[in-house]
Amino acid sequence: MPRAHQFGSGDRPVTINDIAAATGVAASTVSRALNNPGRVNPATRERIEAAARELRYVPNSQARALSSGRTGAIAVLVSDVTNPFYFGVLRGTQMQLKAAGYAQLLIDTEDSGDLEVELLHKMRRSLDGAILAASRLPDRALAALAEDIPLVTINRNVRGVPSAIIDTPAGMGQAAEHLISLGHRSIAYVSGPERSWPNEARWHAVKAVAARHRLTFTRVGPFPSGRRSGSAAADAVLNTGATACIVFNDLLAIGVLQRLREREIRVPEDLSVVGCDDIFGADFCHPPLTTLTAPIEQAGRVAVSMLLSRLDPSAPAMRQSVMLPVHLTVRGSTGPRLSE
Amino acid sequence: MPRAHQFGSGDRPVTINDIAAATGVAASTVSRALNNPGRVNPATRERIEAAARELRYVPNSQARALSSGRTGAIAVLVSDVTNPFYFGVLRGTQMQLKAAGYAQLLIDTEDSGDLEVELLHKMRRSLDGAILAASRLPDRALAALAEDIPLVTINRNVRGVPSAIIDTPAGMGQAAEHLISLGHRSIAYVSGPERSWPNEARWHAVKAVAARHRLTFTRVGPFPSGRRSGSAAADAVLNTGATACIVFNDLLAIGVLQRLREREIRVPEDLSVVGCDDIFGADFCHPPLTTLTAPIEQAGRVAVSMLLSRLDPSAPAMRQSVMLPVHLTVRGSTGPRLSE
DNA sequence: CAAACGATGGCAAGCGGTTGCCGCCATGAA
DNA sequence: TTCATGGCGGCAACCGCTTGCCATCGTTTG
Repeated sequence: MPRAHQFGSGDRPVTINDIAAATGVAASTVSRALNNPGRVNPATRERIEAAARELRYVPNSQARALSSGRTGAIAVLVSDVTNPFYFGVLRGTQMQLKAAGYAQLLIDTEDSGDLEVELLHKMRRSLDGAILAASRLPDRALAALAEDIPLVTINRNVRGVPSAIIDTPAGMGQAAEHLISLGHRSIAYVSGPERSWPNEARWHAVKAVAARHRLTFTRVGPFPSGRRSGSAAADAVLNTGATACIVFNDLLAIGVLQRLREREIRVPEDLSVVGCDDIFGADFCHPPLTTLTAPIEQAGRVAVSMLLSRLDPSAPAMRQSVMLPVHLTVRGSTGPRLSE
Repeated sequence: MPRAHQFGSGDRPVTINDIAAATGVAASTVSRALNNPGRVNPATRERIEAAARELRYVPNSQARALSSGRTGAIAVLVSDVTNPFYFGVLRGTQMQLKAAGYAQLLIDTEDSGDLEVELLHKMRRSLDGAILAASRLPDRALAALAEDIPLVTINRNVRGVPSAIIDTPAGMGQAAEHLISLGHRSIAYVSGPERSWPNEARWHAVKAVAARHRLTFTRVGPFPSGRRSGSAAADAVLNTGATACIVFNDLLAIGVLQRLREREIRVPEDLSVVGCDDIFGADFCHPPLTTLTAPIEQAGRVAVSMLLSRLDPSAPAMRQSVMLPVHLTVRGSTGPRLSE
């Protein structure tokens, strides 16, 4: 049978049978020696392992997956690969997955819940699990999906689905206090994408702080994620007459900053801007962005650990959800209220 | 018979045999109908396809891979997921791969050639091919690897290995001319990582331009990729007394910019800075970076097309290597020579 | 001392598809 | 009318590995 590609110098790859032949045991024993060491005699195991090393045996993951059901692959779904927020997530997942011997499948859902379900459904047999870094799915759909395939979400809280959540909402308190202490009374919240769960959570938190201070914050938006939306967002904020704004995330905030420069609005003199996440770029944009620093990479790592421990039946029970704290990083984009 | 359309209802996944049973044909016919449509009677195929749709059949890629040798997965190797340069690459590969029905495996090689070989070797049976976005491998090792598994490189030219190359070296001419026309005579090249092929290519190009103008450019470095190396790089440049510098890539250049601010060196008044690639951030750092804009995403797309056409034996022969042009984008980080 | 047992290893049946090969049947050519 | 031919479908052998079940054998236990 012609194979798609012939590897190496024509010698077909070493299989478990080659090892069996070389050591004079049955293939099943080789399999067990390699995967279930306790099950075979240490001496035999030794011989088998030596032979495997000698022959440079590399297990065929497809074959293994076919018979065992475990594929050794985890999908990581992001809504947009070019959003720097995900770099950190990917780095975190990458590290943990590699350490555990899993392969990472990167999937860009293009901000579409439908695509998310479709792809996940199509690939569910070739995945051991998935990490949803920004699901746009409604709670019910997400819960249903979780029945089908082990899932861990990042920044998304759904009953029954384990999650790693960056507690930006709690940080919103700090951000708002910071602005209020600088004298701002009229503050706008710049809303992110409509179906974004964190966006709603952040707005709720902001509203709560406002109420505590007997202030009313204005909400503008929603705006799609991405720097380009910043122009519209900036204009909208200016229309509200606010002297400060908290922006859904840094990407959008950076876009806002750019637009403000264009319109020659001074930051922070005329308008203070606070972002969320502290992504790549937040520290070197102009002015540097005051933002809620999120442990993004850690979120990725934690999500993977949770997922893997779910996959391993022998692992101890795991917490359903992990909260990761954020902190306010004050930079140049916020300052005392001056104008108005 | 209507089946449950919900996922995870406990019903085991539909196989080719279910379809065969449903339509009264043999499994082999189903297989052919689905993969090799010309081989079966149109009417039969119709029935089979209808049944497949009806039953929501999803092929099991492991099983397919096991018998056919094709896995439907392509690995994309980057040297550091958090380097924004790769965002673009990943976006490009992602799009093309998804369109072609391939899965994308993301691999971070952590700048290590050894890890690169090891991982690739380990996964070669579960891959149809790989795209090396920044191989740190010596030419020979790369060529050897290419014998083993279909490869396409990005920004790396090795005999016998197809590649998508961003012609930054050609752009170096533009960059240097730009600086020279601004009056700069003493220009430094800030070198990137030692084993980086593009780094060498860029330096060669810069040197050539310098020679053409009877100037001598200084080279400082090497510096590892990453913003943090920018401090050392900036200091090194200042030591040379140059009035302008061309930096291996934007990431490093942004680091340089930051350091210069720290040291209160004005850009571009005291030192002009040119970067390479035009990554995320180059336009909003301070001052905005003059840089060689590279078609990064396109490079990813092209690389995938080349790889896929290599995998498809029926595809027309393909060019060995594609050059992608860059252009100089002048922003605020370069200006006339003033000081010294 | 016999029965029960635990440790080991082999057998063989899949896992879900793919594909070489064969057979059947309806055509068209001789 | 006969035979070569091509279209179409089925059979069955894998692909490489996992795992339930059974056989064997040296021990431990009542």
